[in-house]
Amino acid sequence: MDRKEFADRLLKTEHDFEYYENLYPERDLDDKVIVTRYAPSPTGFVHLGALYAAFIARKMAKQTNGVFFLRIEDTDQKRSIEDGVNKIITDLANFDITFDEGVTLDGDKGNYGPYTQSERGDIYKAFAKKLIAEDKAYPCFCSQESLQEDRERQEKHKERIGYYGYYARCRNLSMEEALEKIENGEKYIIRLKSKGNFNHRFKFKDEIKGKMELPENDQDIVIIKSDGLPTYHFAHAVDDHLMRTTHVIRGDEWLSSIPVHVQLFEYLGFKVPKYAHISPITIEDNGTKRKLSKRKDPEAAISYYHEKGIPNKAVMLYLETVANSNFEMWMNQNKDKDVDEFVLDFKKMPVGGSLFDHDKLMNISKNYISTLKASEVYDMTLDWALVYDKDFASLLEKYKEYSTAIFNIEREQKKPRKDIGYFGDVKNQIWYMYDELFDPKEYEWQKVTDKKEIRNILDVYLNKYYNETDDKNTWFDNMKKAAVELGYAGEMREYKENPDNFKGSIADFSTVVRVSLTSKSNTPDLYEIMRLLGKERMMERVKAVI
RNA sequence: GGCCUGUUGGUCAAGUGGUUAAGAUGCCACCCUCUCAAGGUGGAGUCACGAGUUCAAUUCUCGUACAGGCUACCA
Repeated sequence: MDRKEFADRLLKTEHDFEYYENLYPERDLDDKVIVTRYAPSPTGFVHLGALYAAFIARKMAKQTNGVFFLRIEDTDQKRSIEDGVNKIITDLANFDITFDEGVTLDGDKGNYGPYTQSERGDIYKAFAKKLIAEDKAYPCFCSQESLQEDRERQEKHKERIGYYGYYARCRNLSMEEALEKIENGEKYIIRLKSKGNFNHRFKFKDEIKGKMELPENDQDIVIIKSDGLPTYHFAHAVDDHLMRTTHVIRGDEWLSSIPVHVQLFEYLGFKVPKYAHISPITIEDNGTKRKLSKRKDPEAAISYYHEKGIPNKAVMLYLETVANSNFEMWMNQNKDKDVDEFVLDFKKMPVGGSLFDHDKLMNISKNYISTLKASEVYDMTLDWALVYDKDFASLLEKYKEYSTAIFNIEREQKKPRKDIGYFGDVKNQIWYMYDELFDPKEYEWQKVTDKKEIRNILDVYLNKYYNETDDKNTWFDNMKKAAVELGYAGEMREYKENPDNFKGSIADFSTVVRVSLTSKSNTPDLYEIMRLLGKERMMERVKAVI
């Protein structure tokens, strides 16, 4: 019996590997063009780190007019959830992560599919057969129990753990012995027959991490599991070869699998792609850094940002600064340019992990929101409120013009207000502008607290000096006049020079008006607020104070 | 345990065999100002440690410590 026959007995396939090699020809692309992918398990959950990796991969491909495709890695059924793929696609689309090729909401797109691993069983088996025929792979009949025993023994003797050398028992089975076991109904998997030597090192260059030396792989790793599906390692090699991936961009937890992956590509006769291993986004936990964890850290889920009302765009800008820290500087120097013009560089990506910086995200978000038009802020706040604060949403809908005008205070100008960091905070900032919400528990009186004095200020100012039709300068001049009439300094300078000559300053005076109308000592421009409230509502609020 | 990777202000980081070691963010102060938010100016704060190479080391080499990742028929 020759090994080819042996391989046929072990794995049944419709086609052989040559068929598939021909089916997926090399892409006719320039050398510098990047073909890459995002390859999640269909868990339906998009981790911030995954979004980060997907963003980098997409941008790197786009920059070279390359190809970015989506492949679903569902070889482990335990990780799949219903509708998980669609969730991932729509979640990513919300962050402008779209694909040129691969799995879509309406099935596969592109000539290198299927793009879902569970639909590629025949392909993996065809290539596994090739390895078996070339004596580079073999069936293994070891039980989970005996593997476990080996591991315990290895641990006890302080040996390296794994299926290699002496412990790789099934690698020495003859074809006849193997077939006999199969006829007896013994279960088997397929393992790689590694000729690597752990004491030999080979040089490897990662696009991000740079040059390094790694030991050769000497483990007979599993390539086909007992369910007939490939392991990640084997599927990676076969898929990224047949899909003609030029750059494998993924998290750096894979870095230590490089010896296995390089070996797999070589044994299969494939050209090894370039690798870019992205360092993780970490978080501080009890004084140590660790990767953002889906279970422990709410920030790990992209839904977190949605809930808070942090714009997706701001999250992306933040991720881009993490990816290439010079991006921020570039943005400040090129305010008129589209951020897509910035060129990402593997070499500038962080090599260690980056701590998730909430302050920085907020700052970026605040700056981003400040560049939006009032109507955009209105739309985005409403979108948020529709999901997370229905009452507020109905107010926004009821008073659309009015609300937009509120958002327009000190906006749409050279140096716009920067007070909104996330839409979840908007209500806290402007609630007092809505009569339905205006029900102050306390007034934040500052210097002037005497009720009589307050009453006097309001009476004189509103009845004698306030005109609804005044422009801003006149309005302020009139307020100053009222202040002076009642013994307050009209100019801050005057007051600072001789504080004893006055009851207070124009600031103290205006604060009385501000607090009376809003209950808050800190608000945006008082003139705008008074204009928006209108005299009638102002008088009503004043009545409540007096 | 083994293998890999990393360590520059609180955080994100640029950078170099000789620099006053960028910048951002955060913090503090002051200025501006009707209060905020901004904006402006200034300030505090850093090359993990120990050897070696060198006239000179944050930078190169080795070691130590610490941190992270991997070490599955999971990805």
